Amino acid sequence: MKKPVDLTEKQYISQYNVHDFDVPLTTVDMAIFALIDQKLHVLLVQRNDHPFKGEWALPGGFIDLKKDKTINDTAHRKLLEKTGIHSPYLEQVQTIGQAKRDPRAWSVTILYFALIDYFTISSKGIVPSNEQAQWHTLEQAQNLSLAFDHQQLLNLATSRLRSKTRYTALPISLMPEYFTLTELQNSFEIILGYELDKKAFRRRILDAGIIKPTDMNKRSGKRDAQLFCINQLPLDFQFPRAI
Amino acid sequence: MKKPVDLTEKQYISQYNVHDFDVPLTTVDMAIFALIDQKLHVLLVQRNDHPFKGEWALPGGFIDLKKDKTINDTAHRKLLEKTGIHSPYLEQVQTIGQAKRDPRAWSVTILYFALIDYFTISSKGIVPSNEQAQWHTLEQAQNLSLAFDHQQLLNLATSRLRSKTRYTALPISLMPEYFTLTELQNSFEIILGYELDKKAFRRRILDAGIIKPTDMNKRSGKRDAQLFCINQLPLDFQFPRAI
DNA sequence: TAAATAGTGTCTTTTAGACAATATGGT
DNA sequence: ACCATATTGTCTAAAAGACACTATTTA
Repeated sequence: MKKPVDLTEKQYISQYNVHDFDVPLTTVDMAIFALIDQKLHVLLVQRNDHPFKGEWALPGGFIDLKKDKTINDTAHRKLLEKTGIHSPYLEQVQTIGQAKRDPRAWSVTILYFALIDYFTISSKGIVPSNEQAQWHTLEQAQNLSLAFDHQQLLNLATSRLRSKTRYTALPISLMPEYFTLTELQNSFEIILGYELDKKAFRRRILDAGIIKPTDMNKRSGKRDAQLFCINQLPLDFQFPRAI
Repeated sequence: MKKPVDLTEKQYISQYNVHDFDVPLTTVDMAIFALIDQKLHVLLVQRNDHPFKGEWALPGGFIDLKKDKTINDTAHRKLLEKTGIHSPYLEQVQTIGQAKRDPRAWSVTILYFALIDYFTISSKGIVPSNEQAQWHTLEQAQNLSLAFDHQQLLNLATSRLRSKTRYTALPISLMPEYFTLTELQNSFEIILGYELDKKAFRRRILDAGIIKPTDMNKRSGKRDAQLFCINQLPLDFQFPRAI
């Protein structure tokens, strides 16, 4: 394995071969969240191949060294393959690497999570992939026995989602183009699992200037509610305090 | 590359070989910070081998599939090799994967940062490694041209350090066993690059209960100052607001 | 007019910032 | 006594929580 010491860098690189070394498997896995019927859902796929054939898992796969220029490209590509969605909120959560997490080999996975508005994709439907993809409520997903250590990955992603919901405006990514403040508050509450004070919530969101009012109203049976839309991109805007 | 479809999982795994696939290089890199002479320093190594032979870089290297059970083991092992320190604060920052970041191959690196108390290692000295390791002030390091994309990695680690210093008590990891509140405040200020209000700082730290007073004083020429020590482990304790 | 939902007023609480005042120890 | 540094007192400011109140729409 030892190389002669008097090579130029060019010579060294030209004779370097990754396959000469013991390397781990490296994959990207994603927890893709959406709100459906007032519940937090996560997209799972049923594995077509070994290992864990037939079991539910987070969507993911190998980096395609040809197609992907960066690891974010891999994540975006996987998201597109599974949901047909191009570029919503996508964030790296953590990288988990362990000798035993994959029966095939020492394995590293880079975990992402994504938030998407279900209604923008439900119109298109989920783009077919070679695996069965299906939305599960978070509760269902947590009660399934998932492939690999995906149970743990799902928990990591969920707690990241919850904690960022407490000090950013992340859940706006789950909303359709126009939404009411009550609907937005609802999304926050579903993710967090507890209720928020209406006044405090509105003050917080409006004072931050991350959404702006439109001149449209939503008629939903009772009193009309004003519709809002996203003002600017920075959804990772941080509030000075958590809720 | 396609396998027959009727294998059992056991058969599939037994014939699986990572080397049959195009895989990225996977490494761990670390930004190891310490305070020396009232300045934030980072440990750099001078590369012994291609690529970037002779240039300064963050310490790091390949996962050792034999020695390391997890990727955190790799990080701890690297830290031990470079500094002789066993288990201080060590946190994963981010994973960067790009086709071009390493001239040898598509490469993924998992970036960690560590905070150590310089005086606990200066007594031992830096354990020799096959590379020249040397402390640089952050300023020096940022003005060097570092190997690979290590300049960018260093910036990522630095901004993570700074931002966590604003809402956790992380810098306690940089302190010796016993320290005064003024010394602690000083460490915060050096990392942040701006001054803090004395009263507010003390109130914040003491009310959080993360350090406890001892019955010892420090005589430093002027008025004695009370010595404190760490109360509990959770240095990733989060304050409700940032400073 | 009643019910239900949207939206507001306002007082309290928490925690950080400002800055002056006091305490202590060495010279 | 004086200086420098440690330590505390106290007022202000910002932003969240509590909760009651008003406004609008439909039935």
